[in-house]
Amino acid sequence: MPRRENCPKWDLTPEEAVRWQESLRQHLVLEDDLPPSVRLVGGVDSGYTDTQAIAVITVFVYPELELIHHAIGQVPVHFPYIPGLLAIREGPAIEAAWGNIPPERRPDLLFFDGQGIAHPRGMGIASHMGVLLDRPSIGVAKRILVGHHEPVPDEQGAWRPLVYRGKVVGAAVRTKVGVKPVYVSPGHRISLPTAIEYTLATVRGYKLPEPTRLADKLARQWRRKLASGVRK
DNA sequence: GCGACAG
DNA sequence: ATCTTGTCGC
Repeated sequence: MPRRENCPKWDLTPEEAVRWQESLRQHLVLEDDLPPSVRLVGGVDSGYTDTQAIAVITVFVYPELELIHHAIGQVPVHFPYIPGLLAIREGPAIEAAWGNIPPERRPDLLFFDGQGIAHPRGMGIASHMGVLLDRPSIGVAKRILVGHHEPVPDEQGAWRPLVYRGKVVGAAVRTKVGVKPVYVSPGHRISLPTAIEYTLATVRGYKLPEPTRLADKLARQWRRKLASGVRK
């Protein structure tokens, strides 16, 4: 596990990472603070090879949902997967991808594959990166990290509160009939009702919102290129 | 001490 | 996340 000596920002021990999250939490905004009319929405997803972390950020025009751009970030893996510290593992590659998007094409709203505030310290990857990139963000996870919920009716758009320590931190949302719900939670600069609205507004026949679904697909493609002998 | 545990 | 073919079901 190479130490990132030239980048103290991400070169942390798990204990230091926890303290960083606790301090970043002070900057979290859980009220709607989005542009009057959101025109660009993005999706973030990561993939890995033995040594490399790859992040892809897609950019879609909203509400038409047409893919107009995507950027890739690739850096050496520097941190293991530890539940609750996902942002430390994926952050560097995501920042690299973000830096590769022309400023004028940077999304007004970002969807992440993982939790927002539905996290032990209220700082899942969507919240963490939302604060660092200073963008409204939403966490859409395929599985629960923390919290519980009542059964969700098997109807498109049905949802139930996700409760953790007596607080509503997100929602289990049925984005597709006959498929397990996804777990939506506010990342940064957005409320839960609005996060649910945008999630349902970007779903097109699949379980995941289009921005993250496409980012996942592109990350897989790029990983195969690396695995099949292309160095870069 | 025993489970739970995003990607 | 990743390793991987066929297979059940709509």
